[in-house]
Amino acid sequence: MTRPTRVTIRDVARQAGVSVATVSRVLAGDYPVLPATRNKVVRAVRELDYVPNAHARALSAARPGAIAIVVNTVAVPYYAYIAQGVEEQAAQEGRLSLICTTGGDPGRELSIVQLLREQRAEAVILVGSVIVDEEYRKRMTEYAHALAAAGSRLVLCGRPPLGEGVPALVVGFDNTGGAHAVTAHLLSAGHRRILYLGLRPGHTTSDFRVAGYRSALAEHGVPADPSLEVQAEFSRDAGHAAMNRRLAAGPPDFTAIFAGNDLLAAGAIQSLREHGLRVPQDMSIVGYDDVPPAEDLRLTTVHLPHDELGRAAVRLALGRLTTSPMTLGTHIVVRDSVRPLGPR
Amino acid sequence: MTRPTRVTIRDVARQAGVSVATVSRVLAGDYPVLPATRNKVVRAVRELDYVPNAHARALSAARPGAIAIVVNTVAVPYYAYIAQGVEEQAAQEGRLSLICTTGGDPGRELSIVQLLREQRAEAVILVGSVIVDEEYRKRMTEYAHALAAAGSRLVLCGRPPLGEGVPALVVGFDNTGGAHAVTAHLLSAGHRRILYLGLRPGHTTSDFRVAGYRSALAEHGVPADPSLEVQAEFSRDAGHAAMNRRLAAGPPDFTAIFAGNDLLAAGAIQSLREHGLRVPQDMSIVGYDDVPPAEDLRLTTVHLPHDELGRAAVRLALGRLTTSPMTLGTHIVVRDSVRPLGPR
DNA sequence: ATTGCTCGGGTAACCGGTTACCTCCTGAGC
DNA sequence: GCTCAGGAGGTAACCGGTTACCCGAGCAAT
Repeated sequence: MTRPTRVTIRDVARQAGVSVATVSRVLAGDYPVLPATRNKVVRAVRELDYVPNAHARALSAARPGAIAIVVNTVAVPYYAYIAQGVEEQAAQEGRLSLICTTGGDPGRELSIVQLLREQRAEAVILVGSVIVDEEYRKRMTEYAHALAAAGSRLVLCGRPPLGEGVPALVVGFDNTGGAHAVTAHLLSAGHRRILYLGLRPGHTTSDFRVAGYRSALAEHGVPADPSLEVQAEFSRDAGHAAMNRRLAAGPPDFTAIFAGNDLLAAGAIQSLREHGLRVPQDMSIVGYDDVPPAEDLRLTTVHLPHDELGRAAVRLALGRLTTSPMTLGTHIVVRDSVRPLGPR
Repeated sequence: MTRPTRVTIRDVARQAGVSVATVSRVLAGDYPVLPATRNKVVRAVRELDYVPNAHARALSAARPGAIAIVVNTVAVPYYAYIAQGVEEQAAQEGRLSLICTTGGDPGRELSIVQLLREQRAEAVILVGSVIVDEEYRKRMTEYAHALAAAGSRLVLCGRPPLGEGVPALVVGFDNTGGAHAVTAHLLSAGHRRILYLGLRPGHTTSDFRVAGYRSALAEHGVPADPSLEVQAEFSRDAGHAAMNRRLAAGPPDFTAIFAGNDLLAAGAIQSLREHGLRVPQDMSIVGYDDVPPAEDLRLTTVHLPHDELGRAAVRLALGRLTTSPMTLGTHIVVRDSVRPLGPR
């Protein structure tokens, strides 16, 4: 099978016995055309199974570009839900949207951004926690300018602004506030020794959540204990492994856990179960994000309006919204994973 | 802000003092060019922040198209995992891939397929259970021909073949086999009254799973009882609601549940919990898919190689694989949601 | 000195649409 | 009968790249 010869607009014109302009006009639907002529064209299009070439189209006429969201992976609900919000809003705005995944590889991220520039995407939405170092700032600043030069807008989700003069829109969650609230929830249930699981120095999302955790402790006069802040990536396996290590070292010296996200919490809960500890009887735990499996684990957590974030990103990109940086509020969802500790 | 004037290859050529052909050649990297000339071009590109226009490029030169996967939503792990597999394999093959979501709307599906045709995508991968009626067959057959005419390949995942002569590749899971196996698992644990939750007449995936359920029952000489087959969509909420209705009608007349997928199982488990029934002590349950929250619920289920499906779809599309229709095997994952019933 | 390479690089045709501009035709108005 | 308006539809320029083909220079072989 050789490369099929494409049917072009000229073939259609010939078949219909009209000019290419007429075919184009019939297809566009604007412009007056006699019904008889229109019919001839429509019939020719059907007979030849003609498909206009999008590239040629995009080349000659300026048409609205697509809205692209770039995430690490779509297999993590946090990203999937945000992507969902983007898709919905984009559909509502009559735009095509597409999701691209990088697998966390900056190289792939770069080539995707490059490709989206070339495609003249209307907006590129970058989502996800990152380590904000000099290299990152440089890379993003380059993206921002490059995309701006190509006429695309860049929206950063859950990442800090890049500074004055860099053409990037920003929207994110109030991580510090949510973390503060959920920590305060544990504190007011009487817990004093609260383990923070999911330290990732330099990572924006985690840093903000830790900050909220610490500020809540401070506010309640509970001294910070660095040994209660344990490192872990934001995944189920990492939570499981970290908690295993901790519990292997001896009986827990804490009565509650604040997991940096629900996946970590799920992993930790599995580890607790394997060590014969029940939630919430033997150990209280809260998570963050309110994504599956939080509900099934009856996990008290911080609800994030993921779809709102996606929608806001699109509306920012399209200029429907102008506040940037923009912060979306969160709220606690209380389930059954926290046991009140009677005052001692 | 007006539409920014794009930097074209001619601007770069002028700036560098060379011809457009030379610029194009430097960018392409094939073709011998004197280092001095190359440098002039590279500098001009940097100075002007030039981005080649992908549409113009695609128009003049045939370049590999993107691989697109079209799913209902990315917020359901089943789809997300398959998409993940597609992305990985596509990246490995050096192709760009993108995910589009339809929200289950045939209208959006149509416009997405249309758009992908126009984009001259190399492959379009359609995933998801559907009602295979005449209308569906007609639509898909049209897609298949239209995409073939545009030089794209169509891959159907988890859907039946369209028949001879229709240019569509097919890959799916062995739903009947998996359902048979997991039902047999319940039967050999002594269960005889097994509720099938998730009947959806006409829907391919569910139909095959029911078929496996029935054949396993028949094989063990257990008479089929239509009252044990309850309708529900494949979602958590549907599972919750359906089980609520069933339990509200009176104490359960079954000892085990086979849920059509893990989401249904999760919803059912919540309902059971709300009715004071514990899993597995008071009720055994198995799911299907092995996606979150199966592990957290300690749910015995059928593991589906989602990423394999995605990878196979890509390889089929690229002609690396030729068996179509292709069926991927599954296996049971035993956890703690089934209690053996002592022989009576 | 002439021929004939090779090598670097320019010119312009082409990809497949859209649309500004022009032409032709018909019918109304005088 | 002639002018003119306006509607239908054709012609060709253009979008921004790629690349087939051509040209001139430098150098070895005849």
